[in-house]
Amino acid sequence: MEKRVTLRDVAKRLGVSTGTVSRALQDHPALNPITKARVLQMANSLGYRPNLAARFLSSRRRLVIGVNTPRDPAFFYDQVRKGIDQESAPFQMTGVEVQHRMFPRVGVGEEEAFESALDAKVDGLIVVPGGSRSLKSCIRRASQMKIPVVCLISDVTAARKLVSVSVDASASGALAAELMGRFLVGKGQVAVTSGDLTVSDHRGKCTAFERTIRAQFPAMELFPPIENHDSECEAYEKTLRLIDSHPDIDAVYISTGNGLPVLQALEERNLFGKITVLSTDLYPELIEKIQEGAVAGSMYQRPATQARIAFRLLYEFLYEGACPPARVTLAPLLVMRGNLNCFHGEDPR
Amino acid sequence: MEKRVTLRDVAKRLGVSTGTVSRALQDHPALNPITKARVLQMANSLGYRPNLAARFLSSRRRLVIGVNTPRDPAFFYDQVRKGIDQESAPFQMTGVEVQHRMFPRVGVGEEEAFESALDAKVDGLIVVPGGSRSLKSCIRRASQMKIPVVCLISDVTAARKLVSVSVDASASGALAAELMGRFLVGKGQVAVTSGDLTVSDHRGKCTAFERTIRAQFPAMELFPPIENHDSECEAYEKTLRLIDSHPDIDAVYISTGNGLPVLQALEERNLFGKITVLSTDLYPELIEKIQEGAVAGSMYQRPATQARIAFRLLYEFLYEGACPPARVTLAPLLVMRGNLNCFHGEDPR
DNA sequence: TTGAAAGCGATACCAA
DNA sequence: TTGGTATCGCTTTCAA
Repeated sequence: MEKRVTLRDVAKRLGVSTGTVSRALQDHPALNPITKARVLQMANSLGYRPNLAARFLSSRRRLVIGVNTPRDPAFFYDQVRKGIDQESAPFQMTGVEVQHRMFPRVGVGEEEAFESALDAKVDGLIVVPGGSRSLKSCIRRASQMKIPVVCLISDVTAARKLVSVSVDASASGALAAELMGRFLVGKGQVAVTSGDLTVSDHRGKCTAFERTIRAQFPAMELFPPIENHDSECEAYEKTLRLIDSHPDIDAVYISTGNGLPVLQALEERNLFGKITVLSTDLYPELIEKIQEGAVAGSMYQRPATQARIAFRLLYEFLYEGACPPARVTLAPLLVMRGNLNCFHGEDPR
Repeated sequence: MEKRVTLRDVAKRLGVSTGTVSRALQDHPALNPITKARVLQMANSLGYRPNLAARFLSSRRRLVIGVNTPRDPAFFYDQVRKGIDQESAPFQMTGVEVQHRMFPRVGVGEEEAFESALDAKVDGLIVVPGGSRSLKSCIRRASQMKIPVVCLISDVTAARKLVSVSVDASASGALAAELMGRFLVGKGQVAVTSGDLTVSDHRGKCTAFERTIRAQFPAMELFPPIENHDSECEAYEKTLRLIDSHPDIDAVYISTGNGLPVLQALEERNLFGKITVLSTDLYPELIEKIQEGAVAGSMYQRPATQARIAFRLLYEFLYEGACPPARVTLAPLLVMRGNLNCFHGEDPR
């Protein structure tokens, strides 16, 4: 039952005022460096920990965390936002304010949202980055302003962000491959659809899938990955072309979240039930297909969980100065018919 | 930028003191019901929300949360404790104190730990309950003392707990069945090992496994489940007897976390690589077997995540009066070779 | 049963 | 550069 060390205790021990201690603790410019050092050392040796509630109460200032997310697909990004809101709720008590900014789609309007957040003087920023070139310079500017940026869902390579949180692409692809190999008992023809192989996340899944198939199921035949470039049209057309030119195909691995046009093409040719389909992520149409048994399973990204982690890391950095690792990746969660109803269309963690 | 409604605002509007409003808000016994009603209504209509920081600051009460867990198997319960510690860390700053109490094993010494926690006047209690009869009466006494109890990992049915957090046993069994059925292409002989079918968690997995196999893979042959009753000896012996009497067996589903003796028996008879094995949970020896390809996969309970959720629900109940649902179940996470290295022996969420 | 007022632990302003 | 002190919103005695 030790009583907590307060700022007063530190002040008393040094014979200074609480104001001085407070200033020392928060790098106030007008303060003798020697005094500051003495205070810091004493605070440290007494094991002083600030009372965040008191700090929040007295300082009018709140900690503003900006969260920039695409509006659509809403089914996915609503979960991201919900994850942030749930994780941040208890921290409102210590003065955290979450400011959501939405932009139309991944990569569309993200710079404007970013600028808007910087203008609003957020203390930290969580963003779902798209491919736009200029985002990297946005992040650079934020870093110059000492505003930490957390990348969520996907990453901006080589940008000066605090941390990026995403699913382990490699594990996602490898798991899909392992399942596929076992489902097909190590033989058959498999196709892979992807988005854009220049995107590291997409490439990671394809590469891991291919590597795993070749290593563990060398008898299987693997077609070169189809790239959809996020175009529904392209996805649909290319899938049709693929299955028409390979009537003996046994399986398809849809390695990105927007596989709906692929599913439609497969349905069009009446292939459900005949071939084995593994997919990525979860959305209403896919849930239906899993329920019906048309799609064997899907590698779920757990958007809400990713968002929770992102918020938590940023909070801990801002409030406690805890530096996160450069990257945080989380395990994909296999969803099949058996565990589908754990997710009532939502990510419950 | 609307200013928040404070307790003072409510008091002023009614011409009463802040003390009265405060008392009304927290069900203080000595207060005229009429006054209380007036206050509550006014607070409501003004949209008053308490400032939790101020509340915590003025009531110098610390919130003590007791966490009672088995010491062994340490590999599993260390993760539970770590999950609690990580989730609670940011809340220590706002007055939450976590008190860990350990007892030797599930069901051994749990009452003593429970009593000790009650004696220490914890404000809330998270317990990993075992089968002991008397635990239910412990929980009843806690509920009389208005101390909320959260059951973690497994449940105590019909006890007056606040909430129980565990994995979705049904989903775990069904997922295993679905994988098994697909791996064996819908035919073959499958055995199931379990702990004790009177334990609802164990029964849930077996039942779901059986139901799913029968529904989706009717051509498969399913042996009656083997019960080990948590005895290594029994598990080992019974497994040997099983495989010796059924030399054509194709697969084994180990539906509980302590499957090591079963694995040893399978190894003894040199069956790895010949039969398909699905397991439950994750421990060093099992990780090794998955790595080698001897075990196809395992349904991971995510102990640390469960613990995080348990803490969070209790915290929100104590601090904000948020009532959780009666049960929280989470989806099992399939671990195979492909995503094994996302878990460096730990539950990263 | 209610009101008045003293803190809770920090910040920030005004003097010195 | 530092000290003293009002203040943040609420809980909780102590009186009335």
